[in-house]
Amino acid sequence: MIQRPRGTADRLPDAAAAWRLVAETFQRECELRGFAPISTPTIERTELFTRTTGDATDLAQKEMYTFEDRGGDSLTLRSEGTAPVVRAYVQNGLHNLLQPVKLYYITSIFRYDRPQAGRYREHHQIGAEALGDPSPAVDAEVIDLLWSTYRAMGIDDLRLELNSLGDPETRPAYRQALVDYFTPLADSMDFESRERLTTNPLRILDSKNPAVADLCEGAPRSLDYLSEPALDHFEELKELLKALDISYTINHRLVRGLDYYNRTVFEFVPPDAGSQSTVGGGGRYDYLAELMGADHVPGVGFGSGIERVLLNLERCGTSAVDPRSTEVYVAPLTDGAVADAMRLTRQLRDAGIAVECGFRGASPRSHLRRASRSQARAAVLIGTRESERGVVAYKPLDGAAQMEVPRVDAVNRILAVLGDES
RNA sequence: GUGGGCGUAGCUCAAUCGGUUAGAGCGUCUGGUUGUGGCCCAGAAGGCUGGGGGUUCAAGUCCCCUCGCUCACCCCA
Repeated sequence: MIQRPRGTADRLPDAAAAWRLVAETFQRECELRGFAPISTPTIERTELFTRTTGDATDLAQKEMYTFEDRGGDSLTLRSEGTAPVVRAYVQNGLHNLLQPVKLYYITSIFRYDRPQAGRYREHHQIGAEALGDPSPAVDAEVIDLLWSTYRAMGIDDLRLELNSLGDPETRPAYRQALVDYFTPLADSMDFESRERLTTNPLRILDSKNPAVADLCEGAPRSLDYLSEPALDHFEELKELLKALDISYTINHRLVRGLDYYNRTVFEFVPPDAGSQSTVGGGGRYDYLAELMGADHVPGVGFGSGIERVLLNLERCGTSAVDPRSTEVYVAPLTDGAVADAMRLTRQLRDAGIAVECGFRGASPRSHLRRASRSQARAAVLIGTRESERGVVAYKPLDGAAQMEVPRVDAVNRILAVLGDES
């Protein structure tokens, strides 16, 4: 049997309610803030990701689903949410809209990685980006959106971690400070971290290797290397979060996995931080547009993994209820009644009632069993006895008395009865 | 890419020391007098025991390979 590709998942109907809860909650919070939906292609030119994400990142080095199409172009499945949205902003001239342009998306993300708990090769993210405004209030707006979304779903114990990476001008100095600090300690560091000494020293900070983690305690802090404007930006953001009653902790080791961030970076993590702890995270990326050859476009945004949100939903005991869908089950008792059963089904649906129809003549017992299991509120039986007398039998499934209604008037009568009950 | 654990029916699991025709519960379908659901009862369908090779009189069981799942590392959401 052909099986689904590794690291992918079939989402079966019983998961629908929870997914709908996440999507609808997020959409509502977005609409409350004037964020508009955007969607971008599943495939992008490979350079979009390689040039923005950073060469030394794992994402660019080994996690991209890249292929050559028949025309010889190198394309990559969306490995990240932000760069495509920034590309779309630039390509479609959205700088002509009122700034900042506030966008949100619900989309799939592809990364070639060994699957494990909370990690897939195809996963889904809710995400938002606010483009065209450098002020810290926009950072606060975006953080507030994600924080409020979690809260609205009953996830209220995530810790917001915050840091600032400063601007490109000050990055080299900080980077050098880290190199100076870690180089003498290289012997007690793991291979990966030693590699990063030359490729990406910032990333040493979020190593989970205990020995390296200890060394990081004394490492230089990016906040100490911020320029005056970047420091002001960070201070203002903290003030705004305070005003919004959003508590946070400063995490000096928070650097995020993508290179394009500057100034604000943040993550939401659960209290019992396991290995796949980050539920959502993001930051400011004022220079991302330039990396793809566009003019300067300041921006800030986040992505949050839906599968991980679901994990936390469960942990916090939030349960999503399926709305009962089928209201009426129409049961033909003979094969000869199927046509009229389907016609009545159509008429009821046209009147806005959710109806399921039994597809072949069968005993009342058989049909009523199915009707019960379909969660319908009532069954309509059509047999020879009914057809001969021009009626149908209407049977509420809550134990109330069965009644006969004229076939010609069936839709109106059923509408009336259903209306009375609800 | 590296390491650990696990693969028996759609699901959750049995199957003695290697020994007959691989079982159960749940679920599915059908039936339980004449045209009436849930509960209950009965019956049926459903298995290349993940796949391949080996050892053996005999393999679900032991060995090797492989594939898959899973957990962790790396990294991320």
